Amino acid sequence: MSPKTKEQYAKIREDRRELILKAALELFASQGISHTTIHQIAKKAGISKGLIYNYFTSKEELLEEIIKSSIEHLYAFFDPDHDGILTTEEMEYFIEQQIKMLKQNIDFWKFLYMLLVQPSAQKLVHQLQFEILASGMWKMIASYFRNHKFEDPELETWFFHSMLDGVYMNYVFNAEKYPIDRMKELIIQRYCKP
Amino acid sequence: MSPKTKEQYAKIREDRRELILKAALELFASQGISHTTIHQIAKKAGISKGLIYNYFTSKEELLEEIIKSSIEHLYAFFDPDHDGILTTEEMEYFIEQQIKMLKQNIDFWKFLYMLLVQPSAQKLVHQLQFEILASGMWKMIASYFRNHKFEDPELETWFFHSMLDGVYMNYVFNAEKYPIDRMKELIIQRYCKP
Amino acid sequence: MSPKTKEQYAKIREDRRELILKAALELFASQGISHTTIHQIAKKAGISKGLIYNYFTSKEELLEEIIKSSIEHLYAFFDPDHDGILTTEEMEYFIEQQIKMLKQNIDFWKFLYMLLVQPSAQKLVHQLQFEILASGMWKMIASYFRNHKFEDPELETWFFHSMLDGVYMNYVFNAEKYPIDRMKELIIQRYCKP
Amino acid sequence: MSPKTKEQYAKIREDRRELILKAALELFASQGISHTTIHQIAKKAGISKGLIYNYFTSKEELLEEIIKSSIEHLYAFFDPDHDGILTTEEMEYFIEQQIKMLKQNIDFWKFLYMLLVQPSAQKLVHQLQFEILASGMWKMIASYFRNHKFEDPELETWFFHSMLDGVYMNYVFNAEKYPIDRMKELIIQRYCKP
DNA sequence: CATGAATGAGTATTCATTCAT
DNA sequence: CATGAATGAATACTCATTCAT
Repeated sequence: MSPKTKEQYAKIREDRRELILKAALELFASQGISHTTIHQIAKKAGISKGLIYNYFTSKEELLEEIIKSSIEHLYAFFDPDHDGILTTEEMEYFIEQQIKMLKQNIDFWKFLYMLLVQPSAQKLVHQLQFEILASGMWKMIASYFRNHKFEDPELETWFFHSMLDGVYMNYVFNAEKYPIDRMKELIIQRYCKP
Repeated sequence: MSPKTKEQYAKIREDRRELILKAALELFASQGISHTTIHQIAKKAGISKGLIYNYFTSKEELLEEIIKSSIEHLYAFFDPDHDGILTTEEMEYFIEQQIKMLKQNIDFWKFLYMLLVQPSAQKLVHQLQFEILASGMWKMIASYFRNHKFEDPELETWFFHSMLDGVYMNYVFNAEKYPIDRMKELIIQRYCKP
Repeated sequence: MSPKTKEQYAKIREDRRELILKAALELFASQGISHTTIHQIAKKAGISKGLIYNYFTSKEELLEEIIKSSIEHLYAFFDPDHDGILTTEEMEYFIEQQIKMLKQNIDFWKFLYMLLVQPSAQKLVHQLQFEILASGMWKMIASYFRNHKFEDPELETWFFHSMLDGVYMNYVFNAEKYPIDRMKELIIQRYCKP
Repeated sequence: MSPKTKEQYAKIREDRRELILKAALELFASQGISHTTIHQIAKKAGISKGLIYNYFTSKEELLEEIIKSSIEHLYAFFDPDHDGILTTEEMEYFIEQQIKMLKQNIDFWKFLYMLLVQPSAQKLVHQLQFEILASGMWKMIASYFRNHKFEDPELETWFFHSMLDGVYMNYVFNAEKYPIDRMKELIIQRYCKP
């Protein structure tokens, strides 16, 4: 009955925003981006079509906001906030964590690979790749390979990322068949047990 | 003066068909499947909208025909018609050839990765994966790993395929930056120079 | 200021629905079903093309809904809710009423005869005929003829219906020339004045 | 081998023309006029689409030619070339013949009723009705009723025609169920056995 | 004459977006 | 703030008609 405070309104807005983003991500992942309509997103979020435009100016912007939120998500995912030298145990833990999160966020990863492949999102994707390249994770992996005497550590880092991409993508789009756990062991074996 | 012969008509039809498939593949690869209109395909092929429907009953069918043609393409790509044991030299040649063809058919590969990620094409993709699994290439690689005393040859085959997927995909969607030639050397080094 | 209530929306929807059905029936009757475009219906109803799809999923469904509504219309028309024995006065009244309604609903009857003749609607039409056969009117007429000592009451009912069909159809498609009032008198004379 | 004479060409043209008209009539009757394509007609007639335009300038004209041919057909049907007074036996024979021809030309009659109901053909239909009104048959029936002391012979003629229309139409669009033979007996009974 | 490839105007349908309430 | 009715530009698809050979 009492009028809500500004903070309460702000919280409601933020919650609702997240709700929409979540609904959109799920639908994008399961149906593809262009096959998902604003109507479906609204229905899934339990709100009206019109209200979505109260939070995002267009479908385009909604997509961009999911991407932004994904980038932040990825930072948390990739950047273990580790500044020093990675031990083999830490590397093992890092791989374990990544695959654990992969399994828990299949929708998110499906969406990312969709994006990677979507020509209309190429600019965003390149921006994203640039950020990853510049991020702590890339450097961390590169220095791990340097410290472990890999011949061409930078190339090895490309290889490692590409390989993970291939594994992750095959897993998220073929989850039942893919031997993700044995694959994890193989990767750990190969990179952390010298 | 006289009407065209059956053979002449058949040739025209086959040529036109190929023309349309080619135009469609290029546009699908550069713009994404659902962002490509029949109108654009017709324009690119230098024909009228209506004519496309003289060759394919729907956009859906056009897509399926590209996929079918791609599967045949892939067989040529994957199945080196090699029945005996693969030597390390042959394996090296095989990798060289694959990457050469990858560089020459970027559109085709972009299209394939788009498909892999397109929920509406999942059934076709799974069918495709099944065929590859059952194909000579998979077995050939697996027996190569078996002969070269890899610990778990079957898992190694999954790894090898996933890794190649990751490399190929990163290359085709980021062709300028990706160090594909050095990557090729690394892969050959790792799998063919024991 | 406040959003519309559920009831308000329901009323708008129902009104709009009727508006569209009415516009469509008029155009179908005056131009034929397949010569009538969605665009024309929208224009006649004073709304946009798109809105029609907010109420009916396709032109096909719109047609079906008009048919359904016509069937209900017909029941009211045919079934005088008379359970007992029809006197000659009641029969006369019944014929008078039918022809009065015929004159008031020419579009509706044109549409029905169009349907009867439309191969793509044959299934619906047969269903419709079945319902009429099973309806009170058919039985009522049959028992009238039985009570009035017609030789073969069932055949007489077929004759009566066929004859009415012929009269109605000729009238609605040739309204200016057809002597409908004198025809009514003749029918009454023949069937109600023994 | 030898060049055909002008007469032979003329005969071929005439035959082919009839072939096209026949194929078109069958398809119009079974699918409806606007659901029948030139392509289908060509296929059914065993010729190419283009050739149809060698005989008729448009689909419209093809339709008109079928109607013209139908009118001639109808004259043969309706006008027993009887100038004198119709005896009851002759009337009976006339009805028998009509229904016999009806049963043999269901497609033709379906087509006629389609036309009657097709707003775009109304002008043609009215022309047709006018010709029938002016034709020998109408007068012959009218004078039969005059001679047999019907109260209002002209109205009776309208009634008779309408009734026959209703019977014919119900029969051709519901041929399996309709008791056409018993109906014929009833009509003969009523009009020829005083 | 005969063919069927080719055209393009016309139609149904979808869906992001707006807006009155 | 919230709703969903309403709009219209965009898109797939059809088909009568033309025309080079």
